[in-house]
Amino acid sequence: MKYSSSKENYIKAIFHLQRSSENVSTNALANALQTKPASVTDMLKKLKEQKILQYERYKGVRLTAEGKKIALLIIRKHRLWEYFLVEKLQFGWEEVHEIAEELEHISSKKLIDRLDDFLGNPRKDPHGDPIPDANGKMPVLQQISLDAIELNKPMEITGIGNQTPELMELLQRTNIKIGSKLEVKKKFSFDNSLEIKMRNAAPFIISQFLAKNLLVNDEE
Amino acid sequence: MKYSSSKENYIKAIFHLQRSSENVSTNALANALQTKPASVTDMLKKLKEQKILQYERYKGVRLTAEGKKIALLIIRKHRLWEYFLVEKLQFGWEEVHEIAEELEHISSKKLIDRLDDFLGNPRKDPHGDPIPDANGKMPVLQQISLDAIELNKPMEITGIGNQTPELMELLQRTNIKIGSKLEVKKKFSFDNSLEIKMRNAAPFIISQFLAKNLLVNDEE
DNA sequence: TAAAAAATTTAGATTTACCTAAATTTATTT
DNA sequence: AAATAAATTTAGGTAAATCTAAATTTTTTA
Ligand SMILES: [Mn+2]
Ligand SMILES: [Mn+2]
Ligand SMILES: [Mn+2]
Ligand SMILES: [Mn+2]
Repeated sequence: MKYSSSKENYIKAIFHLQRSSENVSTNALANALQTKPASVTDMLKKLKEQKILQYERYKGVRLTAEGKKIALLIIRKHRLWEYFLVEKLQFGWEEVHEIAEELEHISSKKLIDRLDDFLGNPRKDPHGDPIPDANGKMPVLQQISLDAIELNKPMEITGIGNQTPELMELLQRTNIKIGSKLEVKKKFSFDNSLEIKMRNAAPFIISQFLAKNLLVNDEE
Repeated sequence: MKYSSSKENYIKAIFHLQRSSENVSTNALANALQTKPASVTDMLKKLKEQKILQYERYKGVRLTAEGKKIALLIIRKHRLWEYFLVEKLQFGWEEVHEIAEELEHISSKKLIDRLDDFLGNPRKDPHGDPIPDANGKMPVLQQISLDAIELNKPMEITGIGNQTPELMELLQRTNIKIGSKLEVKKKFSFDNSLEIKMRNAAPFIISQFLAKNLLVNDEE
């Protein structure tokens, strides 16, 4: 089966949203897809027909097993293309998402499997997110929010939560990147801000909100 | 400006067709695009509105300068992606066209220019066709049909005319490839067939029709 | 628990890219 | 130059993916 780009975008958005909420609401989807709730309702009815999701009106949606399988393939394509753009074409990690948003809809399965091999079967994309394998299995990386770790323990940034341009902007300013090594030196109880120290740089303070959006590896 | 995949396919098809005929006919386009003449007429009216082509009803079409510029960019993308698939992902040159037919519609200009550099700015695609540069200039390769060359002069196959699966099949059987070195030993006036000799192989005979579809370099 | 507010769906349109069948125009034959 | 054939366009639809405005259902609040 082959699905339109529009349908694939819906399937992927539902997949991501259903990890943080039981059933995914019409409004949440409309917001994620930059569209109107009425349009979402229309599409949900079509996707239900195709058994890609379970949907009862006014009750929100969940993907079926089939739906999840499709979502994981799209995510695989998205992340492999992002990796290609950064590693082979020298793009900055903040500019690849939009292009991958188009490339993820190229249909050839053989293409993506060959690309995977060409790239050396990477396990994480440039944002630190795990890349599903050819069977749709996604490695579970034990990532933990920087906000929750012990003091003075060396850590590596392996991912970021909310991937908005606003966060990107702040990361550039503070020079924090995927792969940066750092440790938390102190937590200030006044506003829960954290003092962090990166290798070869003076210590500085970041907000709790930012810390919650920085993921570090637990072991490894 | 950004055009739909469908419009881009029309523009590219007109570009190719208008090299062999003054004005491109509705039927020729319908045939090339595997669609119906009535659909072509509809689309031509829209593309005329957008000043991409000159069209008067019952008289056929030609691209405007703007239309040609768009066509050359699409052809550039198509051929660079084909080169990538063959050279980096180990695809066979007969299986890349279909995938490139999708990849050519990815919109990022920066992506294609980076890809061009990554590939080492190739001048020909895997079928021997020239690749337009970032400004849309397409090198004119002096290619001449094998049917028209002198006897006993060493030549290299640099391109093929009609790129159908049928021709591909015959080429595989005869083991003729882009880059093959050969010379024409004799022409038979009975059916205009040619005896050719490839390096390290016994001479064999090919039809005039096949010879007309094999392009060789004139000088170089 | 009855209003009010929020979320969601339905109704009715629009745009794009197609289609078939019928009408029209152009080209080719007698 | 008619008549016939071929090419092309027009008329009238359809399906996908959107939208706005109005109706309905669910949730929250007073
Ligand atoms: Mn991304
Ligand atoms: Mn997308
Ligand atoms: Mn091609
Ligand atoms: Mn195409």
